[in-house]
Amino acid sequence: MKTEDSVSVLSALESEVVALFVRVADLLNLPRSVGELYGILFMAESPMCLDDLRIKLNISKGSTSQGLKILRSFGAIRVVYVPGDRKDFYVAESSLRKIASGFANEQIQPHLESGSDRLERIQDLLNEEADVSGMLHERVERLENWQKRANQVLPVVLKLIGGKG
Amino acid sequence: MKTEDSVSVLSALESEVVALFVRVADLLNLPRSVGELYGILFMAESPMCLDDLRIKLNISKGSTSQGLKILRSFGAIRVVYVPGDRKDFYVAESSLRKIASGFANEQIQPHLESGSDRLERIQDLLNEEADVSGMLHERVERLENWQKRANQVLPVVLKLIGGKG
DNA sequence: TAATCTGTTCAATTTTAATTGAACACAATG
DNA sequence: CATTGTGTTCAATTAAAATTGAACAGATTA
Repeated sequence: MKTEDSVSVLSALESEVVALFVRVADLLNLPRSVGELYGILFMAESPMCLDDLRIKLNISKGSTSQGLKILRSFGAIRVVYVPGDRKDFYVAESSLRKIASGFANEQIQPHLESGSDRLERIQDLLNEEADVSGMLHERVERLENWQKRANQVLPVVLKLIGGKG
Repeated sequence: MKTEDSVSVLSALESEVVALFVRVADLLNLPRSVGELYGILFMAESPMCLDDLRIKLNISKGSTSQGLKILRSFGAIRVVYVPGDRKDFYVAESSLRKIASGFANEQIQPHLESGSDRLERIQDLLNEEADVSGMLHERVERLENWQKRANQVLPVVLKLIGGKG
């Protein structure tokens, strides 16, 4: 069967919701297409496949595939198996707790960890050097303090966000 | 007196700290130059002026001016008055509480507000339309719930981060 | 096995964001 | 008032990121 690349028309409602999630994506350093895809899935009445989304948003297959991969990577969407169809169908995950913790684990945690590594390296440099002023020692100590606090924030945010569902 | 654009050499320690803040800047959606500037000021033994920073980092005057403007905008740096010198001198603000709340107010809050506006528009659209499924009503309700939680997070994060100083 | 369907990958392209550098504004100085 | 010092602005440029589209891989079907 030939795929129909029919003209895409988003309802005013869909457009607004998509625009909202595009904004969020931007805030989270994610590509625009990720926000668009999630916005459509969030308002979808039923599971959608890659081609449904590609056509609806009028974006390329590559972008769609990449965007869905990112959304899957932190659990913002789920794959739904539709019997008798070879395609993968997707629905938006509706638990903010799951999305937020997925995002935290996949997108934030690695940064915090590489930050810790770098901070260790900084400590080493500080100890190697002989003539380091007390002021610099203080600064690096402060850096460690900040790092410690940053590490404390994430779990609390997740607990706060994930209250009920 | 002629300005000397001497060759910039960052110590290994400075380089590492700058690299750390460049990473943070990237995480926060700020230009690289902002991370570089803050990194240098954070480790500086004494207040520095625009030209000091420009030369040390080997970046343009425009970039330096822009970067300092951004850092000032959320209170990550302070202007220090040096008597007898016409230049502006800067030091890194050392209170994480102040920096975080400045950042929250200047960079995050506006997004949350425009999000609220858009959500109101979405509600209006939902009410205008006659044949909207119950499912869509639920989705928009969930959106409002998410927004509400997002608004609750910020103050808690600030309180948590700003513990002592 | 060939033909088709589905999704992924990645080099080339397009788009977006950051940086540069020269022109400018303003203040202070001679 | 002309000159110098300081910092800002913004159009042009450069650099970085996202998107495209065609080639590809694997899975299914005939």
